[in-house]
Amino acid sequence: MSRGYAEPHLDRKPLIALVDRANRAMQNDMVRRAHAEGHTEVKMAHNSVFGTLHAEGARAADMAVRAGITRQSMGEIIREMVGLDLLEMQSDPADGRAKIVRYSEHGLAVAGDGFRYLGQLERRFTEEFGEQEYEIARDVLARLVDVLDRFAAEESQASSSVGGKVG
Amino acid sequence: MSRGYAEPHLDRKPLIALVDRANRAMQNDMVRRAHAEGHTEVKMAHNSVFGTLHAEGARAADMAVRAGITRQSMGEIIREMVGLDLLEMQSDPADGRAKIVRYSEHGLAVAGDGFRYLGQLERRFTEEFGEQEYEIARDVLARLVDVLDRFAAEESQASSSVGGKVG
DNA sequence: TGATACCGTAAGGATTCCTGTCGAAATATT
DNA sequence: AATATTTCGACAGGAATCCTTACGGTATCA
Repeated sequence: MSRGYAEPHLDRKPLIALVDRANRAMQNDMVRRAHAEGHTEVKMAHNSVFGTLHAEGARAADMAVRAGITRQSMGEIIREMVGLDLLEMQSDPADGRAKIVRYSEHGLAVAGDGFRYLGQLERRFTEEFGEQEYEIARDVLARLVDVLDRFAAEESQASSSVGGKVG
Repeated sequence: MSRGYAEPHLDRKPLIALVDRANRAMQNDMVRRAHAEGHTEVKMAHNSVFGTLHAEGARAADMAVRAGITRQSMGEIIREMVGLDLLEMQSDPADGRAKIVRYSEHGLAVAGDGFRYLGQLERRFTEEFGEQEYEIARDVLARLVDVLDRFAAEESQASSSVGGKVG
């Protein structure tokens, strides 16, 4: 950069724009697909559950951390999905505070359809980009989060409480 | 998958979860950084402007398409940023309907700081991941959007008007 | 055993983005 | 040339998503 100010967006699209754009496209595509398959009760926000809840069940607080949203937001989404018969909750026998979130039978079917579709997408992507490239992209995204979370942790340690997303 | 239903999230984290997580991390990091540099008027939503407006100026409608949001949403964000002295608008002499969006002097400074920070991040990423890997990840993200947009176009062509995000 | 931290939850609000619509201007159609 | 269609930015209203603050119950640690 030889100018006084780095000229915005002169060289190439900033990474954040690429990620944001891809995110919107995927969110919309997944919901569109779920609706097309008859699961019209599925909403955008449910993706942060489908993306963080495995078949064995999990705690809401852990899911919130994995999704990068607050415990309260995750709890609200989960309660809604329980009402839609997508999830079930039961108290954790090992921890009186916690509850275990699981897919209901119907929810497991919906999630199954969604993951099957993701599998198709993934195959299409690996054809289009090459398997190695696709894996590298996944790895970069995952490690990117680690780096940024490290930044956030360092900074919310320096000042009192600025960036806390987890509560 | 040898089971009746693909078990959700058994093999590995779905791509949509990775992208969504990375997106939240970056959005938060950029705003946090802008605030730390004294630009406390910068909001999350402004990222879709900083990511789609280059130094030469652009039309709101084009920026909306690039950001993947509606013309109306982009217009609202732009108007807000004009009020914050981050952007300026002038009617397009070549097209009576259109207006050209540009950075104000102050906005150019803010954007410059943001892009400089992005440059630092990028350098840190390329150190951490390797330059090739980083470039591959960028390429995959960009082409991923193309594929998904093609899907959306095909589907909103088949039915009457389901998925239109731009119109 | 008291202090501290963590669980899910509640309540209220800020933010972001959408749908539907409009008048004006450009473009396509006949 | 006259009309129809599309595209532009804007306005109005609202849906959806997520946050902040705060609470009672439970686990854990000093």
